[in-house]
Amino acid sequence: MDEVRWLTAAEQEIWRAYMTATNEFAAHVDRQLRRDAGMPMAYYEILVRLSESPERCLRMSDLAEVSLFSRSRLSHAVSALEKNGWVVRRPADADRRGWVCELTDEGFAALAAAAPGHVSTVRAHLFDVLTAEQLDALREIGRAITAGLRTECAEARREAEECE
Amino acid sequence: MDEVRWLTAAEQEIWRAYMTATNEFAAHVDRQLRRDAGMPMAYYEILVRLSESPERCLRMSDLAEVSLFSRSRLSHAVSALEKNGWVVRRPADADRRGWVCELTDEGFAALAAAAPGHVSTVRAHLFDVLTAEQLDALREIGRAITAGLRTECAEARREAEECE
DNA sequence: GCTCTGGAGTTGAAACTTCAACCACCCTTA
DNA sequence: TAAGGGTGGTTGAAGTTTCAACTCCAGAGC
Repeated sequence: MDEVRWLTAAEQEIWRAYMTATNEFAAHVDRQLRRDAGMPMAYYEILVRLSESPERCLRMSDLAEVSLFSRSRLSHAVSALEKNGWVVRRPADADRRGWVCELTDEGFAALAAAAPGHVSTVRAHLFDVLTAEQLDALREIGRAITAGLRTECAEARREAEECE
Repeated sequence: MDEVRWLTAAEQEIWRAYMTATNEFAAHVDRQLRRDAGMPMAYYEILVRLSESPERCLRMSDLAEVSLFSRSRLSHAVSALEKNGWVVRRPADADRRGWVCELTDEGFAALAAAAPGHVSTVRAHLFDVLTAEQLDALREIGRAITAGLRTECAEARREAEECE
């Protein structure tokens, strides 16, 4: 950690543009879902993942992984969703430590009711304001950032092992 | 609101790539700041904005605007920062309703201590993983998304006025 | 069979955000 | 000069997220 390479003026412009857009876009989508469907974006994501899974079921840990939730966060979230009657928890067959989370019919209905407004919002504020080239670029940018985070993560694990 | 134009498979790929990258990147940056500097990213942003302002002061409403906080959220956040001794609130001169928020020396020191690690994280996971072309594209994408949100906002206001 | 390490999941407390009032003050208008 | 509406800002409650324990169970090694 020698000297810090501060951001140049041009980099700061990029950084601000990125932060402003992602923050405001996320806030906009979240508000729309809360207002029209009574759930935050993060919970919508959980319902989507469950709806896409066979039997509309998923092990808690798998659900956490695909929806990018920590175990703790997922546990709290599922408790809230359960209170709404949108999901139920059942013990897993094979592993007596495990639980599976299942999307109920009410949950599916809530998702079906929420989806049109949500997709319309996303389309209006993301897909409709960008060109085809920009959308291609966005996909690759997203992949590069995610890949960068994953390799860092792997490196950290390797280092931690070496330290022992 | 006729029929919904659902996302195509290609659009879903873009959408997932976008959401995964922005969520994980934000989480990573936030964790780094909480761990190393004891403040969430959002509070760091507030300190930055204050530090860039003349006299390190800003009216609450102006601070809310530049840092993209709701008034309520800012009020709570400033209370927390005040508890740390990082900012103070003073009544505004001209307008007796108003308050100015001022960055203290302790707050500036906390910001100075936090900045290197934060900038390094941002550089490592954003600027270092993208090409110059991608960074250009990212800036324009960000601007387009923000502009799209702003015009929607303006339209909503216009409609609301017409409805009266 | 027993221990030991690690994985699956939960919990409670504290921190942060949202939402809907709410108060105090400014400014316009009549 | 007294309404009245709008702006600046706060508050409290409810909802959400984080963090650090903690419990329970599986699998490996002996």
